[in-house]
Amino acid sequence: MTPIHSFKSAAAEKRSHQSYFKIGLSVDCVIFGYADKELQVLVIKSDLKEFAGQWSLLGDLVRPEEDIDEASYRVLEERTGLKNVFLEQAQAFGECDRHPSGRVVTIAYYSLIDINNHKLQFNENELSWKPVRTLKKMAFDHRKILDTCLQRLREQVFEKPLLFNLLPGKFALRDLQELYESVLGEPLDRRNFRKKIAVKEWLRDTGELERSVVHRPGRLYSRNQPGKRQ
Amino acid sequence: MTPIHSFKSAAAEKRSHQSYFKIGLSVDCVIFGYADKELQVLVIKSDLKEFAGQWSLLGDLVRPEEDIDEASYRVLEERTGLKNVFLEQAQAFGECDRHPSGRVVTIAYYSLIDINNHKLQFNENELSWKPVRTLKKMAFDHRKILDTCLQRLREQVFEKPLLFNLLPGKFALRDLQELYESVLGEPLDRRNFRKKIAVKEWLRDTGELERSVVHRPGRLYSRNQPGKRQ
DNA sequence: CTCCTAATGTGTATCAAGTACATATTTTCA
DNA sequence: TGAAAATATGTACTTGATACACATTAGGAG
Repeated sequence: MTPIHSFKSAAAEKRSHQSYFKIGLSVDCVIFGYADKELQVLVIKSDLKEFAGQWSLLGDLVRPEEDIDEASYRVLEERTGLKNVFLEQAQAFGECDRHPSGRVVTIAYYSLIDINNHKLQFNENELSWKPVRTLKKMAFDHRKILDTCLQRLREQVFEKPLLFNLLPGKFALRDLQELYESVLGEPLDRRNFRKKIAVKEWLRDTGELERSVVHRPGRLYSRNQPGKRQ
Repeated sequence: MTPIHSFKSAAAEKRSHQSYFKIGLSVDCVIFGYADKELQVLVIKSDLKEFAGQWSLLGDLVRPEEDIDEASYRVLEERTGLKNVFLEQAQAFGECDRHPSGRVVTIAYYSLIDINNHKLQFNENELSWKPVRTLKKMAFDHRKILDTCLQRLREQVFEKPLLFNLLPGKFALRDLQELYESVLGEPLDRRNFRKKIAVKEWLRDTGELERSVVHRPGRLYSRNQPGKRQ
């Protein structure tokens, strides 16, 4: 055993490299979106024959010269063109057999973007949005990673104004509540929801009203601190 | 760029290994203990000249054939002889320059053990317990890792019965409260503390009383579900 | 033996946050 | 003009957190 914190010589270091530096390190991004009143996630078709026809998350190996956080931002930007959005580390997944091509430990990140407001670069193999609900089986352990990130997201939605990233600039409270319900997977009481949101001061009343609705229109709001990375 | 999820041939895989599999992967364990009414952490003197005289956490490179969780249990067992204790992943740390000997990404775990009830194998370089409070500067980014784990611990202590791992089998409520105060870094109201703990049913009244105290002795309790890994 | 000391052990009033729930209002459409 | 379908809003209740005071018990000193 060569404890990593006690490299003593270049030789020992080299030995250690030979025997231990055989583990690949990747990041996988769980990129949430919202469409058709459902929570969506950005996925691509897996190229591995082991997972033929299955969907996988967006991921890539971490480069030797980049921080892991940088790697996650790079993956997100390469696939979506987006920069400067909320992106948070969730957890590392490191079971030996999680990748059929070899030993790869992955670090999961999650992010939220407005599907309609950003043209994605759909130049990859069948890059597409899929409802989280419909993804039963995914490549690798990606369903587990997705579940972990979704759970983390659920813990955060009333702490930080994350979900506003999924909505267009102006939205009615009804839209916001439906989004929360989609993410949390349970119905919410309208009056209590409004109270809960109101005290956080995340909203700014635009003074405008909904249009083209077949009933009394609701007020349109925007998020209070636009542009903040949060 | 060779996306990891689309290895197509052995050749591509090999190329990828050559260019990317140069990142070392380690686990670091933040092992908390409790002595002298202070929260302690298990550390060793760093062997690196860059960090001469500084303390570092217990860590090791992950072996190619072990899960990362297994690696953390192995490190804990090798250094303390302990098996089957609570050990939880906190976060990955992957800045490029965090290790002076090369690129090493580390995954931090934390654990809690009863210092007095377990003979540690102090065969390493100056393996020792240090009060968290007194560790100003540590080797690598280990002070940051320690802070992250401590914060995570603070979030958990009223959710899960973690702190009982730091105490002997029988203890008075006063002891428990002092421990909570050490971990949280703030004083707690005795009556409210007792109520908060009481509703959780974590305690079992042993029927015994403190001895050798110079005042009215308190009842001794033990944790309700002994042996559970939690 | 008695008193003093220093802790244990307990209950209540208050405040904040969450939950359950009903009615009046506004717009569109027929 | 009236019916439909949604918006907008307030109040009672419960739960959890907080602030706070007094009686009780054992040891030790005299």
